[in-house]
Amino acid sequence: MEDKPQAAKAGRANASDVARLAGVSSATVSRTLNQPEQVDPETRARVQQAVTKLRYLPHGGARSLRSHRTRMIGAVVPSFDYALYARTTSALQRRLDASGYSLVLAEHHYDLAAELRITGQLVQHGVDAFMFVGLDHEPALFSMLEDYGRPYVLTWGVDMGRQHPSIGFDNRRATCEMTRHLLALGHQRIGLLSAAVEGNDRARERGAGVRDALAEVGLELPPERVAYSTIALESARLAMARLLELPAERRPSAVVATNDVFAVGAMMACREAGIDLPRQMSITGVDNTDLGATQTPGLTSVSTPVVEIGVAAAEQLIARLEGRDHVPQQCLPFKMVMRGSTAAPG
Amino acid sequence: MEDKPQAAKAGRANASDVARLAGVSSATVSRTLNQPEQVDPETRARVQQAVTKLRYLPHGGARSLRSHRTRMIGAVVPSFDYALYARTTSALQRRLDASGYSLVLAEHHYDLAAELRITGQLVQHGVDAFMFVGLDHEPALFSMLEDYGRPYVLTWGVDMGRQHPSIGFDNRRATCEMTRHLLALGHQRIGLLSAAVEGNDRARERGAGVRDALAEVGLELPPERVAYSTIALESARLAMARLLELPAERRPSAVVATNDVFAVGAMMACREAGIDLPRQMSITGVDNTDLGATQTPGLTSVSTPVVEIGVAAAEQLIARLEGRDHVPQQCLPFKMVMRGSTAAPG
DNA sequence: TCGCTTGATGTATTCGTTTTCATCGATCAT
DNA sequence: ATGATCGATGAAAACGAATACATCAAGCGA
Repeated sequence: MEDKPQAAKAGRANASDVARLAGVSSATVSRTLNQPEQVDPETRARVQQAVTKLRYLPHGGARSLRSHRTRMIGAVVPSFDYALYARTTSALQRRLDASGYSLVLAEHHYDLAAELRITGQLVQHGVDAFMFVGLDHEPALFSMLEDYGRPYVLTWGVDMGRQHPSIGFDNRRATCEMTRHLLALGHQRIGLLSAAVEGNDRARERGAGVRDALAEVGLELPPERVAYSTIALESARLAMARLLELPAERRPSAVVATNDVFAVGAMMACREAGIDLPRQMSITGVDNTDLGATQTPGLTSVSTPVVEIGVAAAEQLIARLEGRDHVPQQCLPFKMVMRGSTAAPG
Repeated sequence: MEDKPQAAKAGRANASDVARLAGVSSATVSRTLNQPEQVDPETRARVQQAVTKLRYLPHGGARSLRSHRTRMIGAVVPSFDYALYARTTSALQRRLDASGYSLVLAEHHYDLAAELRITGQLVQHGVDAFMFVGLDHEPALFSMLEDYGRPYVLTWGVDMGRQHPSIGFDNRRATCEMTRHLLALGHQRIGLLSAAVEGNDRARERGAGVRDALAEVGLELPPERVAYSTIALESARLAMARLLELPAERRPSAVVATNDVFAVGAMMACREAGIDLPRQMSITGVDNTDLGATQTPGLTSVSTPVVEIGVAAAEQLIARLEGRDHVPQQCLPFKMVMRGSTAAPG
């Protein structure tokens, strides 16, 4: 109705503009937004009105400069392109959103130096706290987070040394139980399809689990029955093809893959080689993804607590930022999911 | 070797600390970091040394407050948990990283109001430019971006009206060609498995493509042969099961799904109902994901330019931020990928 | 040799919040 | 009635980097 003095003024309105329109000081505007209970309900309403009228969004930079907080939380994952991390970060984001935090996501392509660099950028931008995947990281990463006072939590593994807060499950036991299952079915020659273990504690632990189970019955895992792959179907297919080249009496009758992508790649290799699943070859994965579940035959896998990890990580970080107490180490349960890709050797 | 006067001083060093250590003013520190060519090589080296020694990271908030730029670019996607968006954003991030920008990723769970809210948070945090998925968005989203002077690009579709910059492919033609293929195989009763079309231009266009192809040969798509699903295997399986309940003479002999997840869900429903693929039912998808490609039989699908979209979006946004010229509308090619899930009706 | 340009650097202001401290009525116990 | 307390608000000083402007030495042509 009335005058719109600077309606033409493009760009953002600031707190003073809002204050002027509401007939208060900028301090009151700030309080209305941050500690509403400290301001008179009537004034508060007037300020709110001015805020919506001017479409005011506080300047995050100025805010973080002054208050040293941004309410942004960073998740630094190896890759966006793996369904598991996606589901964890999705759960994380929902939980954060519910508490008024926002998520910032970044990936490092399984390169720990890149992880350090990218995390540095996020620290610069004022990200308050971090979630990382795995226990293996550059020492400089931890010292930077320490220096800049940024809380963090490692996920997908449990740090037995209790050096760092972590939320995950027992990767080693997961593949160990899977291997026991194969042994119980009567398999003697078991192969391993793994990611490179350097800088990847999950892969290392999962490989160790296989060796544990074999050792329990006095067996070993000879190097020729281990193949390494990068996280892509095609790479896994090729790795499995190499295992299939072994002479029949040394070739594994079952293969434990350290994740579902590898396992499905292995299935592709078997189909190509005319090897019947599960009669001539049993295959198991880890993570219980849709990709594995929908194969023919369905992939036996380990269902990992992907959503729970995300939620627990969010809750721990929020608790720490808000000074509440929390459980620094959490080891969550996993579950074996048996499907048609495993059977007694033919 | 020598003294470390404030070694104990925790937290971040600021530009003045660096300046003091290097024996220059804070202005020179700033210049060294932002316009290195303007500062004497010798001084520059001394400053660089001080920067590394103090592990100095510029305060992004202060920087954005003063310069109105953060070198952060936001990608706002429907969901992290769909492989396609993951691959696009992954490509985007690599391209941005190469030009010194960092990516901030957020999801809105197919809720346009949430998208607006989340984008507002990112604008607050100073994100310089945005990539969105799809052409359908809240009008308030565009006016906010306009008000705050933030460039953006829409992806996965091409805005024919040229209202907004966009980079994508012709969704309508993709499913149209797929449907023509099914018609050519001899199918007469073709079904559609789609996402809800409200606020989802991709789903709308893809449905329209099916109708286009049918209209070309004088056929229609009766409502009973259309099923809607949310983007999850289980939901798609149920939707397909409903189509299968139709009496034999009205039941489709082929189903076009608007994405691979729906198509695989449909395959699950067929397996369950004992329907043989492709003899009794042909199924096609869109996106050509690993999930579809590894099914038995393999899923016939449309290979969409996922990586190219991400790269082109990054390049356009960078060009605009840096004042270079660019192509606002880009329609990229797609490719049909024929596999075993389609055949002539049995 | 003088004035002028050029290149390198310092000084001081600015960005928009949050927050401390001060102020000013009003309420309350004495 | 009076001093103390309290609740609501404003004034002003930070926060840390970028940048317009000032300064100063060196190099140059006349």
